[in-house]
Amino acid sequence: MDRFVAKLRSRQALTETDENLLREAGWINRRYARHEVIVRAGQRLDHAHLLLSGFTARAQEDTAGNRQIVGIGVAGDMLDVHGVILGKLEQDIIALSPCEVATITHSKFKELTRLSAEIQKTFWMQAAIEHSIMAAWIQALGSKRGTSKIAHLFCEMQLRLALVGIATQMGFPMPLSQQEMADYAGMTHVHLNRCLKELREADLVTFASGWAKVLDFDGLKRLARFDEAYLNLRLIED
Amino acid sequence: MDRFVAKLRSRQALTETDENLLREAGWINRRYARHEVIVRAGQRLDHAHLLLSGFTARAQEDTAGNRQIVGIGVAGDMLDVHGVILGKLEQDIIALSPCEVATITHSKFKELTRLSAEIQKTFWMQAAIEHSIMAAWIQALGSKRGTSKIAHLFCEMQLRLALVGIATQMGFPMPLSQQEMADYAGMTHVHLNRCLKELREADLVTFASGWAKVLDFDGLKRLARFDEAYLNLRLIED
DNA sequence: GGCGCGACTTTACAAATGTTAAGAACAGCT
DNA sequence: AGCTGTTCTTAACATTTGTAAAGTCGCGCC
Repeated sequence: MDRFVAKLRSRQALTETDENLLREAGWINRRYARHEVIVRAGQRLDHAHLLLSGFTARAQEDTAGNRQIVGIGVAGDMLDVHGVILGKLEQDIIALSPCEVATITHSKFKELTRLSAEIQKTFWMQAAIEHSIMAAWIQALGSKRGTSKIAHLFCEMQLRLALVGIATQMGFPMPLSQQEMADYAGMTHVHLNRCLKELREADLVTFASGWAKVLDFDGLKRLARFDEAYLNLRLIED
Repeated sequence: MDRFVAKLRSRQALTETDENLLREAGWINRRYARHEVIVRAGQRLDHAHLLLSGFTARAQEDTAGNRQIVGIGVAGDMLDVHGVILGKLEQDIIALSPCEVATITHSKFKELTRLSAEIQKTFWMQAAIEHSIMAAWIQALGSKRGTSKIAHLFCEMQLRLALVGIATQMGFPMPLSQQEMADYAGMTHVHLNRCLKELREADLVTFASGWAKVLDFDGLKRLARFDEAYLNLRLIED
């Protein structure tokens, strides 16, 4: 919970009253094991989910049953802001690692947004940033070839995880299998493996047994043609 | 304006009071020519934009200057809901055809959401559906090869344009050049042309001089492995 | 310590897509 | 109607990515 509040604070000033409102909102914590489904697509939703620790995937199946990961959630992310409006999600939310999740009822969620305009803004800012991340990923999928795409992914993870204090000098956890990473990058696991090898041999990144470390962030950014502005890492004035 | 209200009504019941609030909110209309920039990325925003007629692209450049289209707006779409929160957009919004746009100040926009919970919900529902569309497009870019991707695009356009009464028995306008379509689909215009040829020769779609017609919607859906649930075309209960 | 299973890696080959270039069709203008 | 620039179409060839298969590695379990 504190990590979440800290993350919010990094983008937007919150009053002490608001922070307390958030903390005391009656969150209920749950744990999920790797591969467990946290929210099922189409299922009627009456709770919102906040990821406290771990990694999640937002996965979507087409009519032939192929799974595509369309987004990755990290600690501090609200997993289903849009579910509050639509009453359901179009995608499954799946635990990629053991996860701690804090849930809150939609009615309590809506009450919070009614009580404080700042809190409401905070939630929708999460949605706006998720939108930016998806737009950047569409750009990556559409205009970058294999290795650059994966470089983009590492750049983004480095920054998103640093924001919540998870990425450090030692690198960061990245508990996706190569198959899962390939499902996100829209390539086969064979080709993903080729791309990882390239990054490794260029001394840009190490990635093994669920742990990643960026060795040369500038080089990685150059390869990915990466511009971090879309992550809105600084305070957002208004 | 009426088209917009009609579109909202198709997804959510609005009271007459709410409809009037919307209509009388002090919209200012503007016209843009093809290729004009409606909103520039990074620019400080104090108005929200509603597209009354025409087509827009949401385009993003990487650090090497390559343009990628990350979304397409059609009549009845709010173009920059997230701009109200962030005060700017991460992408340019560009007119793909002559466009009529209704603008409203952010402060008036926020006032509307304060006055009516239904109107607020309506705006955020737009954002939620845009999110679904982007997720579906990430899936298409990641897991469908050339021809299926383009088939997906035609399926989606057919349904989105039918919702606002633009797609009819006669087909629908689709004023993207092949280059622009390729920029959205993440392929070269040469390859896009190959894919269009395939769709044409399979008697699924005709597409020429800015006009498209779906000849065999079921066949197209099958090829694209398309499931329209994500567009939330029916009323959304709560 | 050996077994079994899943994840990672590599290879050879096939298919999809990009690159470059050129000609055809078309639209706007005079 | 003729000129001019853009968009569309096609071709030949290069590169990237997928497919199938097999070998390696690591790790939990007996």
